[in-house]
Amino acid sequence: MRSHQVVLTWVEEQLASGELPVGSRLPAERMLAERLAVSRTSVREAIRILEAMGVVRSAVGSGPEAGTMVTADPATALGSALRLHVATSHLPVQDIVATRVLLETWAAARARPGAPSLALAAALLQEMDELADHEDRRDIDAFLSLDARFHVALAEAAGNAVVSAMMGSLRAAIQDYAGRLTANLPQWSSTAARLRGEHAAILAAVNAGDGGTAAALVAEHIEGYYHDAGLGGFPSDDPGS
Amino acid sequence: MRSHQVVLTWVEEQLASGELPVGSRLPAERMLAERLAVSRTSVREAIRILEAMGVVRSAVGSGPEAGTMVTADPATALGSALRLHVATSHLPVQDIVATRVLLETWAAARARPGAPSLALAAALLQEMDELADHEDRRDIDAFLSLDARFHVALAEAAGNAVVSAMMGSLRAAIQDYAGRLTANLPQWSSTAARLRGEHAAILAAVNAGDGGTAAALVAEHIEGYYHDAGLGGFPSDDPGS
DNA sequence: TACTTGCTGTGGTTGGACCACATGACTTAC
DNA sequence: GTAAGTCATGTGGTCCAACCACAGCAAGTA
Repeated sequence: MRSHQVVLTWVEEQLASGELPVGSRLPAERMLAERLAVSRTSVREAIRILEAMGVVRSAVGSGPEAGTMVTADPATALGSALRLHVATSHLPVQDIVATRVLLETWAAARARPGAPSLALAAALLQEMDELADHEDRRDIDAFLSLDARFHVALAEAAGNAVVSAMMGSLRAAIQDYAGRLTANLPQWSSTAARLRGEHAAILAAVNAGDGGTAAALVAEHIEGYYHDAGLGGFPSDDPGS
Repeated sequence: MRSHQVVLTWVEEQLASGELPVGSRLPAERMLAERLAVSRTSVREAIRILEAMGVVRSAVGSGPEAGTMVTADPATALGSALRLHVATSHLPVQDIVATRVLLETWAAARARPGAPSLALAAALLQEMDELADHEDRRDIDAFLSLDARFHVALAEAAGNAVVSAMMGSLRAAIQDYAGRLTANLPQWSSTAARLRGEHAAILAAVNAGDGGTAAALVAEHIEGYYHDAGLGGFPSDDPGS
């Protein structure tokens, strides 16, 4: 077993046994190295991995906020992994879109009207309204960033941590392909106007507790953008049976 | 920007531009350190992260198989991240089961009868047949390992790389909870017999091109095991609308 | 009381050294 | 000429010692 894996194993055991709860602090790197009889270098390699996984967060300095703390951020972890694999072109955009539709329709159908993330979603829509008339690159990117966050917030309302994490991991990839596809759109402002209308309708349906309608609207919304950009014809996504 | 992030950024750019295709070799750690003007330690931290993400694979020695090669293994990446977060108890088993049902019913409905992974699935079922009569811990674990792999192979038959990666990432978690739940089962051998029958029926439906039936059988199969272990009543998973 | 100063402990980074390993070229013995 | 053994080379794996930047805290000072 490689040296840094000793550290990973130890941390995982501590996490599983509850001796290292979320919010607590890991021993200092030098102490951990001594306790596990490995070099500080190996401890640091393990911490880097845990950091990339969204399990810990490191901060320099002293005091209660410094050191390496246990966090719980599955989304960023999966997100960077996914982003890297998209970079290798082994994860086609078409598959990302299909997966979005799958996850988001499911979530929309099960979103709980009172969920806190819906308030966030509403706030994001308001911010998008203020950006809708702008055509320059910067504002378009800002709009799409809010758009992606809206969809993640919507998915979170279903209350499934795993689905939320997966949607969060798709956020960067979604924002990326959405941005690249704007080049294919005839006119951004008209598309933006349509998107805003669809967003409002989706949120309204969810708030009204009409999951079926919300799911259908979400599917239309996502596929509509993809088709408008001239990339139609991905596998059907009607629910099985 | 921290030193190892310089390396990560560089690698990601090379991946995105195609100058570092899957299967190629990264420059040696010492050379990369010199080229990017960082220490070898920082290069190694970045490579550790990429390795954990399933983007590269390191091997010692010399020759064409040695060095750090670019791979494409999204599943293990997401898998270890997921496993760690399950360890922190921030990803409830119930949510994993619900997500499984979501992904697997979708995949079963869209599985292509001729897909190569279905042959693997069939082979796995045969192996499981040989283990079905054994009651000892070792063989039960082996059975469950094959079981999890069967489900991943089945999901791959849908041909969506993102869904396949997500199912692959769930494999370790699935195997883990399935193993822990065996303690709640009245008699393993009868459960194993039922599971084997259901597996065969699912595979037959998929091979016959009957996606709707396959999806329904998969949902029953997964939820049945969960319920048998005395953990019933997770949110309904009938498709929206 | 309020400010300044320095101490302490944290992660961040570096260079160097050595090890284990796998390969391939070279040397040697037959 | 062939076969076996040997060594050089280059790779990642590990460790160490040192230094830096940073944030907080405590002691000293006005």
